[in-house]
Amino acid sequence: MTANDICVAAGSDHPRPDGQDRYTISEVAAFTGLRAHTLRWYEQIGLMPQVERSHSGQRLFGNRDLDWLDFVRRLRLTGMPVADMVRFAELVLEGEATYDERRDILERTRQEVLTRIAELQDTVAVLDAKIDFYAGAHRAPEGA
Amino acid sequence: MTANDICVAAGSDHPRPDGQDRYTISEVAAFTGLRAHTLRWYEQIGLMPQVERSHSGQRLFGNRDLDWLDFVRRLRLTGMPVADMVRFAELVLEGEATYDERRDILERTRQEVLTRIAELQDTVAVLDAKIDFYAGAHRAPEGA
DNA sequence: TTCTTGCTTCAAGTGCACTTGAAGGTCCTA
DNA sequence: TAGGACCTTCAAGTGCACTTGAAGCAAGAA
Repeated sequence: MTANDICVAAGSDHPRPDGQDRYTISEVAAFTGLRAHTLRWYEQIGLMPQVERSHSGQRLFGNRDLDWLDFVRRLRLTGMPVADMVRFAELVLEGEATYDERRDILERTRQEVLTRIAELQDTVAVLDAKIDFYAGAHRAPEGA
Repeated sequence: MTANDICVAAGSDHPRPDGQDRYTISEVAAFTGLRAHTLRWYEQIGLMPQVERSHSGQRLFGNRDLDWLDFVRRLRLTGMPVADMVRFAELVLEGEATYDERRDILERTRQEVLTRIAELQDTVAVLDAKIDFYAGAHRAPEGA
């Protein structure tokens, strides 16, 4: 792992082992559920940096890229705007001098995610109460 | 509570107690953070049913409406499309004959929310790992 | 009486995250 | 030599959830 590497989630499994990990864009599309068009667009806006190319200019994605894409997917699930992810990707490209800023961003994101989880847990409680109400109404249709 | 009532979250606090709960649209806007325009739009699309009116036609929101709006806010947080919320609002208007369908919807939503919470918890774990990496890198900048 | 707040309808605009499509080119395999 | 998968650039379209604005009117307070 080089100093520029983003620390990558352990335990993510890949279609092919390291060393044989050369995927075409359509393989990555199939694996991630994103369209080829979208993958090119990600690269274009700076969200999918430095994908290797074959001698003829075709993209060669590796397991690292798959990991990055998975991370992006997670960030998307947190509701992070694409512009912020692009910013993070830029910091990754700038190297280890940006470790502190990257950590700050991730810590802020972490806090937001925890808040979001708490809200969703509250919502589950609200849903449970309503579900109970609707289920109980069978037995006491006009009851309070 | 009438049979048409949606079961309302307990413990939500209101600006004014039941009985004195007549709010103008701008009061509701201030309280909910939604714009007056948006509240009218909600009503127009069927997401904010049966708001009372004054003799002169002005909307008079009550605590029930505030509770409904809070529920809508929660559903929005779960990512439920507005069209689905409108569907639910329609069922509420149709009365107790739709209790089963309403419960089904909420149970499906509940499942989705639980799935979402689990994903977010995974994401927190991923973020923690990366934060640790960036924090640890201070002490071993070129380390694995 | 004038000002504020509210009402209606209708149309157009915004921001985000893609999606779609077309035009024209290259490379590799069968 | 034909086909398929890839490449580029560029423009326009989509879906969602609002947002903004304008026109024109009514009610109530200062």
